[in-house]
Amino acid sequence: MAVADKKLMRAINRFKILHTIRAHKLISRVDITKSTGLSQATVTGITASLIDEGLLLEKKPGESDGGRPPILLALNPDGAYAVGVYLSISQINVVIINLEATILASYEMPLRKQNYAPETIADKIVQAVQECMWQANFSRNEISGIGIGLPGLVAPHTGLIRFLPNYQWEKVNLHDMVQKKIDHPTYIENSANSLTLAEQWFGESRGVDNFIVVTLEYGVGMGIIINGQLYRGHKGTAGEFGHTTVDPDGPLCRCGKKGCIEAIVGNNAILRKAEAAAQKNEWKPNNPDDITLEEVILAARQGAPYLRNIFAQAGRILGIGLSNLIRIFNPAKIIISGRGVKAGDLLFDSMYKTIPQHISSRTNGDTEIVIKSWNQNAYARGSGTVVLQEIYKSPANQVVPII
Amino acid sequence: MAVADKKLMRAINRFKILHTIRAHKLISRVDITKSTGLSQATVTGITASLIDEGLLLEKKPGESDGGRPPILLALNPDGAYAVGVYLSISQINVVIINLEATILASYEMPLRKQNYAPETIADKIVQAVQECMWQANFSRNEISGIGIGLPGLVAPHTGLIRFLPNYQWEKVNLHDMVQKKIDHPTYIENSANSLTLAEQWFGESRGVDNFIVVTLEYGVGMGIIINGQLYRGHKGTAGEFGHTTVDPDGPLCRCGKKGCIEAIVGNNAILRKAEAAAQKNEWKPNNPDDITLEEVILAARQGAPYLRNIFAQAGRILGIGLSNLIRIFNPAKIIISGRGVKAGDLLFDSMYKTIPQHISSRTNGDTEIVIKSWNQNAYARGSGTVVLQEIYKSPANQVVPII
DNA sequence: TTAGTTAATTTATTGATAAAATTAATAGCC
DNA sequence: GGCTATTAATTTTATCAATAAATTAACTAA
Repeated sequence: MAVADKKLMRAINRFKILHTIRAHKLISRVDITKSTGLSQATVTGITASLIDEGLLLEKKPGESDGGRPPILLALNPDGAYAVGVYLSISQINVVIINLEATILASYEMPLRKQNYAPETIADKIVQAVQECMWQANFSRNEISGIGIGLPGLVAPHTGLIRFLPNYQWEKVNLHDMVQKKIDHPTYIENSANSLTLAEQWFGESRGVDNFIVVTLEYGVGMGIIINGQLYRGHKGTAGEFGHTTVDPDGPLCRCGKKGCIEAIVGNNAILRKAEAAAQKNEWKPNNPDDITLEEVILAARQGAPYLRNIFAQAGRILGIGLSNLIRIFNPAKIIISGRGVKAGDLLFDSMYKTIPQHISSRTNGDTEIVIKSWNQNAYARGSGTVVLQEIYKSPANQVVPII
Repeated sequence: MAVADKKLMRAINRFKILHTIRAHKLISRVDITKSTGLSQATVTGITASLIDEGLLLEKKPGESDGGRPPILLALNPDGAYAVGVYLSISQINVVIINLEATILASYEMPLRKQNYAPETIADKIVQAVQECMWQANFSRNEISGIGIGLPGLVAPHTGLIRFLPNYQWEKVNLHDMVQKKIDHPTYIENSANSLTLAEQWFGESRGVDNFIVVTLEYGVGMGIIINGQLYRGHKGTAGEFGHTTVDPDGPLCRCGKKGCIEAIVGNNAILRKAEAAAQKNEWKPNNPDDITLEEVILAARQGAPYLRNIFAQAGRILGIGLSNLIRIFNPAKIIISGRGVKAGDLLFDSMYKTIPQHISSRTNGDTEIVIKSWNQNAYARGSGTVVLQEIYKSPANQVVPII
């Protein structure tokens, strides 16, 4: 859409410099020159405006080796702040992050599991955000914006929630509700996508251009980075990994279809199976009416073979699913994240065993698989990076290759 | 890698104009202005150099409505020519195409099915190209280059063949062999990818930014266009759709793994099953030692229920595979192409029936599925467009978003 | 102290776009 | 036919962001 003019040139080069600094953490202007291929004059000019904007800091000079010592540049962590919100089925997580996505404050509001109306959730989100900012002593104008992440289908650009299984919402404009109440820039994004952005910029995959994040939660989600850009699909519903089929005659999924990965690998699927096992007296939960994933994992670790088998089964199906992703995407990396990661070897032993059974040895080595240890605030932090994206985002997607 | 400078600006805008003209076929400069957002001066300047390069033609003026009549511009079909080569297991196809990818001449060299050495094949390719050019009265310098497509894993940039199942080649540099012999620019690409490029520029998907091409051949291949760019993956082996698993306990594939789509849907898999059926006297082939796909299709059409079932089975598995692609990519379009398309309803009835069983009605409508009628020279034409890509290609991929 | 080296800035040049002005070529109307 | 209005295309001018070259800055080492 956009034409290539001087503004775009500037934006691209600004972006290159900003991300070079983010990736290197501490770097001199000459080294930016070498790393980007830009001229010294351009680097001087652009870094000057970045310093002006408060995004960059000049740190103390580095070591000289025979000449003028380099002035090292770094991101100004306090150059901007963002609020990140994660809406799950059982709670609202809020964090405040700085420009480096470091969590400065966090707040958790528990939710009773019930079908809340959108307006109620919008109210609760606003309340949680305000509480978190109050506690951490932040004022509205110090915050660039509020990012909301949730495990559902979000339409790009409009921000409309096409479907949120947790609350069975369809076509809900939570974005507008919250923004109206809070009167400050608000962004909404699928939580697997926002987690993926966080990994790309601040996590496991800094500088990796083709990678995938798989999230093991109540459902199974996925974020895709292709050619350095988040891929959302034609109508924003790409990455429905949890609802791909690996066994056409598999169990019924909550989506109404048969054989979805989620129906075997999702935390909820595992809980339902553990519940059934408890009824068959295969193991003894603390409270049979409210079994937690952590409890099942513990029991399996302590030996319950029936439970161990549930995880092993899930691991095998996950392994086949990942093999398919590797065959299709040939990614540099697959990051596995989410609460389900807590199962550890119970799940991943059989996963690792299965993958080479479905991938040719020729291409197997192309993809590195990383298990990311689980963190309560990871999703909320990801939602915050969606806000930072407005500062960091690539102008490359303005260059539409085909009309 | 590349920085954003004036050269890049020019390249991007040149590209925009070139593709606007290609998409509209006949368009005035003002309308290019409106369509691209570029200024009139820029359009005048860039079209002037395109005319200079011989890529563009001024056609007769259009209708005036009250003012100066617009001068309509069109691609000069004779602005460049390219040779496209397709190397399959049974023949070498050669075509000569013009700037609009119209086939001007074609030549076919049959190959006996045997494990040829790379040097032998290189010789045969050169011979076939020269024969085709001789017959069509083309001289070397009229040709921009030679594109070679083959159903195997090709590493990007280097052009090294990582694996070609048909001849069991590993790490073969066919590109260098041919280029050395022929001493003219040579390109090599996976044939599904090159077919996909042809669809993007000259076929079913002009102007569609996210789509997929699935090829039904001896094996099952795939090409991916994401954000308007061909996606090859980290090491160039993306799109191995035929070797994704939809039934973990399915039949053994020639790749040595179990449950690959190809082992059920691939033309070869169907032939093997038809062969077995013939031995069980379920039907009577003309020559039991050399059954052709076309013959099997005809017999199935004429009623052989056992054969019909083979296709229906394949269609179901293909449907599940496509559902997975839709879930993962949420593409605007999936084009199904290849010799296997000849099976028609035999295959696609069950495919169409299966897809909604695995896709939620919410997202099903997002993707249009197109069955492309089969054409002998489609692949060779695709290989030729790989050469034209050098003229048409987007400079956007020079703008690497992350360092 | 001074030459050499590396870093950063300043200045000059280039070249691409946009905006404005100009030229070109028509239709419609008196 | 001649005038005006209108649309298309080109030319001119201004602007701006890049590079290249020159300069200034700040150090090391002999």
